[in-house]
Amino acid sequence: MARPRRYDPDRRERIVDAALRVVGRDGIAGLSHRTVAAEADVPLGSTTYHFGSLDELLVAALRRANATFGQALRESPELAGPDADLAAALARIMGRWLDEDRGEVELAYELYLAALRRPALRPVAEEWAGEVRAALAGRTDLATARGLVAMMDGLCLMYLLGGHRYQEGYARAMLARVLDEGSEAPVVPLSEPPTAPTDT
Amino acid sequence: MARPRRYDPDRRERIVDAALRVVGRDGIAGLSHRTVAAEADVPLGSTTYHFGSLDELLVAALRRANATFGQALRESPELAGPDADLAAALARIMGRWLDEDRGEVELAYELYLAALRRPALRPVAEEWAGEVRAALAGRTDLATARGLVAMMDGLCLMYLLGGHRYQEGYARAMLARVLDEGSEAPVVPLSEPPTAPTDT
Amino acid sequence: MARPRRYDPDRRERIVDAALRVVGRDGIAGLSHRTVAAEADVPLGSTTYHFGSLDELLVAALRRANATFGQALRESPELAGPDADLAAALARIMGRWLDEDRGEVELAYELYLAALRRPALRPVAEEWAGEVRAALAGRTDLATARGLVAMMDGLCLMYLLGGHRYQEGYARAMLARVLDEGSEAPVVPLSEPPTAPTDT
Amino acid sequence: MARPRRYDPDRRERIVDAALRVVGRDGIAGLSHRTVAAEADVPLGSTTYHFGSLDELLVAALRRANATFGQALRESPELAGPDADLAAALARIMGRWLDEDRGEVELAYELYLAALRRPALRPVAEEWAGEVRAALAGRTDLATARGLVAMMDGLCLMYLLGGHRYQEGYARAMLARVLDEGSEAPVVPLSEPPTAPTDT
DNA sequence: AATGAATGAGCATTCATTCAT
DNA sequence: TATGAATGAATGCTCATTCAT
Repeated sequence: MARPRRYDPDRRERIVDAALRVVGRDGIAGLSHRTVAAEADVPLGSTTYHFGSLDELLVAALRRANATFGQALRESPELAGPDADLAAALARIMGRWLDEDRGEVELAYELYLAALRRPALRPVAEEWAGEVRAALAGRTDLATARGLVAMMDGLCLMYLLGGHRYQEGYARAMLARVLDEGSEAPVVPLSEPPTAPTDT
Repeated sequence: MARPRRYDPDRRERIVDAALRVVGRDGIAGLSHRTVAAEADVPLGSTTYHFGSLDELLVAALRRANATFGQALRESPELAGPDADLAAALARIMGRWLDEDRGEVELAYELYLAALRRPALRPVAEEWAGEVRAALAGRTDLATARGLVAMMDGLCLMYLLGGHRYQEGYARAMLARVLDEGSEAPVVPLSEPPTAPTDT
Repeated sequence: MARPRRYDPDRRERIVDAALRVVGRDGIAGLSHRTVAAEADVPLGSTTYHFGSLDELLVAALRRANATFGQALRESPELAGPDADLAAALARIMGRWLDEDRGEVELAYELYLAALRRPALRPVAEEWAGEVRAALAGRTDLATARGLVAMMDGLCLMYLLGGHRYQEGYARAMLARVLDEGSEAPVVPLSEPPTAPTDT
Repeated sequence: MARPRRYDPDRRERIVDAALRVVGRDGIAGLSHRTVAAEADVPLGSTTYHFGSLDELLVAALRRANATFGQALRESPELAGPDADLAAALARIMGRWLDEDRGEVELAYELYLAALRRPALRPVAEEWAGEVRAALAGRTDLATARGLVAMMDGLCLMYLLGGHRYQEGYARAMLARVLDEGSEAPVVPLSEPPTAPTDT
């Protein structure tokens, strides 16, 4: 309504914010130049001016979401103590996450979905897993860290899709099994994936 | 091309087949009445006649895919021997699957993730997990079976999205950890999820 | 659901009833073979079998509505006494009608609308006005009866469309003016309109 | 035909004009994005760009029609003289209107009646009645003005729907009765209806 | 006599993108 | 630089009617 806003720095940022809100509310399928322009209260042309394509805008939005989440994860109190029970800590974090920010979790896994078919999003999805691994750095070896990420992803999907309530005890038990290096040694020391160039 | 086909039983089946091909090729986002009508070589109106909505058609197609996959899994030779090494068997099956039918795997996980936003797909996604659990029935307890499914899902996503090659040894090791009941007992005996009525 | 109903007399009647319900609920625009078939719980083909076209079905439904309303009008207690105050009686009937059967009133005037553009409905609309005139027969001359009908139509539209509450006193006053033959004699004794052949 | 017309001011106006022609010719039911685009010789997308919905376009078109008619009414010579015979003047205007612009009259009443089911049209219908009342302002009290409008509406519908020729003498007589305040005083001084905000 | 299948036309609407200003 | 207008393709879906059974 307050239309005449010709000089507007951080308009770009506001568009990204709006895109994130739209995607969180309606899913990636709900993102369009129109919806984001309306949400950001900017003219339609402004979105195409600042972002060459929808994918470009989506990548920017998801990257911002990743950063926010990664920071929250790294700063979570459960991971602070150096000798914390890692399985218990992750199980508690997952529980809080599923409980409090379900929309955010859905967004994260919807990103996974989109990345399956849209190569431009692959690097962002990869960064996502990287955030988690980074938070585990030093607490366990890389192979185990990957296993933990896989288990967390699998459990999250199970809880997001099934009708169950989250059961922290169960999650802790499963993560603990993955952590138990004695049972079977990690056979292959995985190298980091080839980080593709990120934009478009 | 062969247009004058007024009498055509199993037209419905042919539409489902075509939908499955379209989704396998272009993803769920590529499915539309028009694309499926073209693929099945039927008039547009025919697809809307047989399926009241796209979701209905999609569910039918995915249900078919589930059944096919479930059968293949249950009949896979690796799971035949009663005392087989379960971790190794699953790792091999995953490998073969990722190698030979990558499109099918992508489809499966796209279904998983699409169900996040489209409630109509939830029951189908749930059936999907059920197929895997059914294949593991009797080989391990339910809690562990769920853990295995979660780990397999997580690993598949990792391989589908990242740039890695599949490493069977690594997968076997991680699955073996999940199987190692000694490390930590399954705390919560999970009940079956509320299985929604299946046919729409 | 109770599908196998091959022998079903008065199916035709049930279809007409269903059509009337549909039109009353969703308007004439909401009437289609599909909606009426669903409402009547009969197969789609049944509606086209019993009625050659939608117009034919619509005419049958509206004719039934007319008859019902006409009977109610003729039997209304306000018109029973031979020396009743006609203006007051009509005003009260209108009020009750607008109050209790607003849907029915809307239906009646929607018929007017449709008849403007669909000649097949003209005779039915004419019958409608005829019902009212018949109820007034003997109470006043034909010219005045027509004037009363016109005033009632105009007032009904005013109340249906405007935001006003119905004001019986005002309606009575206006109808009384129309009845006051002293003020200006009806100049032209109107003949009955040429009743067109009714079907199609 | 003259396709390459990228710069085209008053495109919006031309679309409204075309819509009015379409509605006048085929009725409100005949209005669609396609018909109006064809009539205006603009691409289909142009109509949806300028008007968010068909209702919005319809309202714009009808509003234009209202304004045109209101002006004609206010400027009609029959109403010019301050002490003119109001009943005779209105009867003559009605006659001319029904004779010369039958399409326009049909449109006006189709609007009235369409508003029954489409709330978006209600304010426009209300404005329509307001135009007539405005033309009578100062010539009679408000209650009588409303009665005149009701009678005119009822008579118009009668003539539009029935097979009669318009009979000016009869109309004059009936309107004169409504005007005859002596017969029964207007009981209720009607307030103006809640005039909805007009521009969408 | 009755009906499910079929169909081609049509519908409102959304869309990413281009372009003239 | 910024943006409203423009556009052609595509979307899901409804429809009256026809037709083979």
